[in-house]
Amino acid sequence: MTKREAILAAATMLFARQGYKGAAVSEIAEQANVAQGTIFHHFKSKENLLISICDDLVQSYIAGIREAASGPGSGWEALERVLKFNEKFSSDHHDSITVVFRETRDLSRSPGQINEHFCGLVNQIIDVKTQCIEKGIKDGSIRPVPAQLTALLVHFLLIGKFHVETEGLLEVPEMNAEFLEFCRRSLAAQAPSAVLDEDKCGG
Amino acid sequence: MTKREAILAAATMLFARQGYKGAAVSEIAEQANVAQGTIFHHFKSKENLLISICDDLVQSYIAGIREAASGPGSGWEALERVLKFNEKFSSDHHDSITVVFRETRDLSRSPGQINEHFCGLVNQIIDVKTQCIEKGIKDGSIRPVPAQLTALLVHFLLIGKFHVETEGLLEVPEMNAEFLEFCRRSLAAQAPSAVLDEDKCGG
Amino acid sequence: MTKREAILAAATMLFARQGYKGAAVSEIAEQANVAQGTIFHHFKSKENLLISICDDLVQSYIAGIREAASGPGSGWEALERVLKFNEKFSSDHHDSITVVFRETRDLSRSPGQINEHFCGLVNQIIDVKTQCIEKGIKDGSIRPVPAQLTALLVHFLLIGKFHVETEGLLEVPEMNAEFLEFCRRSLAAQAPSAVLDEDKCGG
Amino acid sequence: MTKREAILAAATMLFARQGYKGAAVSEIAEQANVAQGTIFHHFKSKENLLISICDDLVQSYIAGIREAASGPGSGWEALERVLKFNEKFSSDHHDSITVVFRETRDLSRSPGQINEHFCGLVNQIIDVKTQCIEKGIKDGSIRPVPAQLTALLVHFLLIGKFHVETEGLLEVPEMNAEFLEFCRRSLAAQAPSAVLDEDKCGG
DNA sequence: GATGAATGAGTTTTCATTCAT
DNA sequence: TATGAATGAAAACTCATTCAT
Repeated sequence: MTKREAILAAATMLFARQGYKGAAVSEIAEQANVAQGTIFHHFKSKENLLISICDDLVQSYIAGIREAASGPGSGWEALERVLKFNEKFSSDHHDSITVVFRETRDLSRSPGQINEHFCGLVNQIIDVKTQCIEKGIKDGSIRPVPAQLTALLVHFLLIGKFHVETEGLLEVPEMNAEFLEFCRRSLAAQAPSAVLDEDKCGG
Repeated sequence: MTKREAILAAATMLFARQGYKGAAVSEIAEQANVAQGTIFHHFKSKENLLISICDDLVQSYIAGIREAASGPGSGWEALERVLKFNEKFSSDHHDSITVVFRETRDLSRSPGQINEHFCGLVNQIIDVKTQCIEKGIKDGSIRPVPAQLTALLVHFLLIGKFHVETEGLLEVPEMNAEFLEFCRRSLAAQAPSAVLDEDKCGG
Repeated sequence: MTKREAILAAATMLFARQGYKGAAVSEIAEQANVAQGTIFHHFKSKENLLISICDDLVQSYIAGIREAASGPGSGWEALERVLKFNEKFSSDHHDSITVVFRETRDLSRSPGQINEHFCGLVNQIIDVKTQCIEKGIKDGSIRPVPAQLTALLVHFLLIGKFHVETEGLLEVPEMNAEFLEFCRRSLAAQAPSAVLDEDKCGG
Repeated sequence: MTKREAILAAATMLFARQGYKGAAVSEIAEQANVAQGTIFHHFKSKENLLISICDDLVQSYIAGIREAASGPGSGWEALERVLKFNEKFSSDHHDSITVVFRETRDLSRSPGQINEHFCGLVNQIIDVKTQCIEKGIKDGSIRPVPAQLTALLVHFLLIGKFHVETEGLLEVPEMNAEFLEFCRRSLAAQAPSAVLDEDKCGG
């Protein structure tokens, strides 16, 4: 592990636990086993360090859901893969994601490009989900819902879940199956229960 | 407006915009048109000021959803009222809610009682929703789903929506109708969506 | 002596001896017997402290030469009073003047108003001298020289003397009489020696 | 241009603009297109770099006025050549001279030899001027003035002019002729000014 | 000779809090 | 109740210098 990587790791952990403002650069340096100056040698400022962490994570998330969305099968199946990828990604990058969620608000206030940069990335995330839903509507695997609004709603679910989980006020049990089922009932055209419904009105 | 109220209002606004750590007591004093010392007269410390804001808000939220949940009609109707109350509450207390969401994480780390206090409050919120769903399952207005997990999922949706809206990275359009519909399709038994389904197959 | 005055005195002494950059705020605080924070309570920044010192001094210098220039008698006598005032002022405010001369260059680079502010003050100083010379030319006490350029030359002499004296590389003996004589020979129309000259060509 | 020269050039420019303390070694390195380490290879320390600049300049100045002073003609003519050389030297070495003037004060405080070294150099400068004046008094081209004090006064004029010009607070017009004339009126015996006087009275 | 990563002491500045009035 | 001057610990950041390559 290079010093640069050690710094990123230490900062990620401390930002996640104590927040950006709550984690002193001196703490990060100590945790990473480097001198304070070394941090400013690699990242010109504390804020830059935060941006690096956020940027790295968002980029890799986007790459991941792109790949998940682009696989074979129906639109609903693509969306399911995206949701499952999301779950795995969450547990693999727990700290970095916490950082991004905690500090996005301050990042979005900072001047100029950074704000726009992150806006662009988040919009890409919504776009991928929207495309899955549109595809699903076309191929009949998803009900005829407003695609973009629905993508937003799914996004809310994911964001909300993560916030609640990392907040630490509520004990959140394992619930992936139920999570998927909740979405499926609302979105999928031919869910098991829908089959029963159709049976009932018997075409 | 008393000085105490002016301080609370100023602090709420500044904590929402700049975060708890990012808002200096001197700024709050200036914004509230009082001397710094006055703040420490009314609230013993800066943290106390934050706790006041959070506590006031959470208490009034709980009272609100309790009332919404306790009205007449089916469980689904009660849940619908809770969701609508939530929407109105969100727009009425935008800044205070932002504060609570931004700072919950740090409150939950602070020692002893505060943590437990807020845990208790949040659990009450989940409980109200769970009870609506249980009631709905009994009276047939809601599908037979695991009540508590489903209450959590609805909670995720609400939390996620608020986070995304206040983050400022994504333009969130008005979508209350779609929000309700999304939940209804997933939760409500037969009736509304079934009607549509019946229309389709019964043409 | 108020704390504010103690800070100004300590800063003046240290800026004079070690330069603006060379004098740490912590040193100033120690010397003034106040806490570091107190300095930032009274002057918002270190630079502000410097500006206060410079401004106070330049203002009082301008008031002084204005008074000296406005007395009775010929233009040359007014100029002589200005030069004598200058001498006294130099020894009375040795440290502050050193600060102004050492740091003017950086002040003149700082943005916006400060630069223009000090430009205005220095121009006023030149103006007073120019007016003395113009008056002297009119009343016949000073030779017909270009008034403004000559004011500048006298200014150079004063500035140069002060720089050399405070630099500490050269031992500068008491030389006020010679200083005045040097100017008088160059400027005064009816200097003793000029009288002799005129006698010589005896109309 | 060797790397050593590039470093000297960059340092001279930056020291002149920002002062010795205000110019970081990293800035100099960047400006000179070398690595930071290279600077410490050629000059053992930052202070050494400053001393190099100052020393080079002062040496070449002394050589220049020595040559100017040693030419043929009267003492006044020698002094005139010295003043003219000074003028040309000022415009040729604007930045280095600014550095010397800005930082002399700190050099003169630094311990031991450096102080004495520069004292010696400056005294040599005064000596050359004194010798011109002494020679002029002997050969009748300069009035019978106290030679050393007068040399100092001429020195003040030169130093003052350069400080005011480089300070940037005052617009200094071209004024070489007037500068010489100012000195001539004060110092030169009879001749030129006497001619004018004679013209006037002898009309 | 040349490099640039690494250092840690030192700098200015911020800020919650106290307390005499 | 209200004030605001005073504090000092802690923060982010700078920078001359060293040294392994």
